[in-house]
Amino acid sequence: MATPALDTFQVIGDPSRRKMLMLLSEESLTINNLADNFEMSRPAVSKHIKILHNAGFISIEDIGRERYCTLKKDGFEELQAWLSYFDQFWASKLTKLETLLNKKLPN
Amino acid sequence: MATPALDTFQVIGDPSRRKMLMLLSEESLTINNLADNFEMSRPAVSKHIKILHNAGFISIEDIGRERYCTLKKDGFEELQAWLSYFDQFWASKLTKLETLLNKKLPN
DNA sequence: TAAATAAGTAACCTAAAGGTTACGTAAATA
DNA sequence: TATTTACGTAACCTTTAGGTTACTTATTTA
Repeated sequence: MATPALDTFQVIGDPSRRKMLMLLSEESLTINNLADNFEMSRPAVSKHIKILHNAGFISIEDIGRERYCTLKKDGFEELQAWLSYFDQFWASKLTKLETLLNKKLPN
Repeated sequence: MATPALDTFQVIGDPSRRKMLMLLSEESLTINNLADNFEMSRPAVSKHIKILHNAGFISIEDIGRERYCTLKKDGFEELQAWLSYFDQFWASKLTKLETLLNKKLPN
């Protein structure tokens, strides 16, 4: 795996990476800990972790020869920001509906 | 394009599709309206729209020979639900920190 | 200090996402 | 009604994400 440079959205597009984030929501894990939960090889897991790290979804702490992964807010916040943008759409849609109702049903 | 069956997350992984959603947040548009905003061919846009539709991000209304696309909540809500799951992680992390501080600084 | 363990890197392979062009079909218009 | 317009579908091509195995390096531990 040649570690592609993926953006925040592509990063969570992969089901394996989403599963990794789920696992890490329970506790911090090492690369091998994570690999135990997947069919894929350890190097493959290693690559996914690198991608998650680059995108700000996890922080990494090296302890001896082990590498502990922990969830990090940054990546999630970027997604949240994107979703928030569309809130304005639903809000204005609701306003329009209300205006329409007020016209049709004066009182 | 053979219209792959993508899940909600893969769907917004593509930058072109995100741009389409952005454009549709301004106003409902036809396939050709959308295609005007991209370098890609119209059939390519058509495929993206099909994918967005299947994933619940847009609704489609055929008016004559035109096809109007409008944003739809479903897809967005699924993403929101996923993000919400992780809120619990940050919340519990904060609680742990508070507990720790209360122990270290008892008054 | 020799052996085992944790993990990164390199080189490679394959399936599929995302694009294209060519063509078919139904609705609008001259 | 002949033509143009809006769009879908089919067949195809190319890039690349995601996987593999083989090897290297750096810590533990027996």
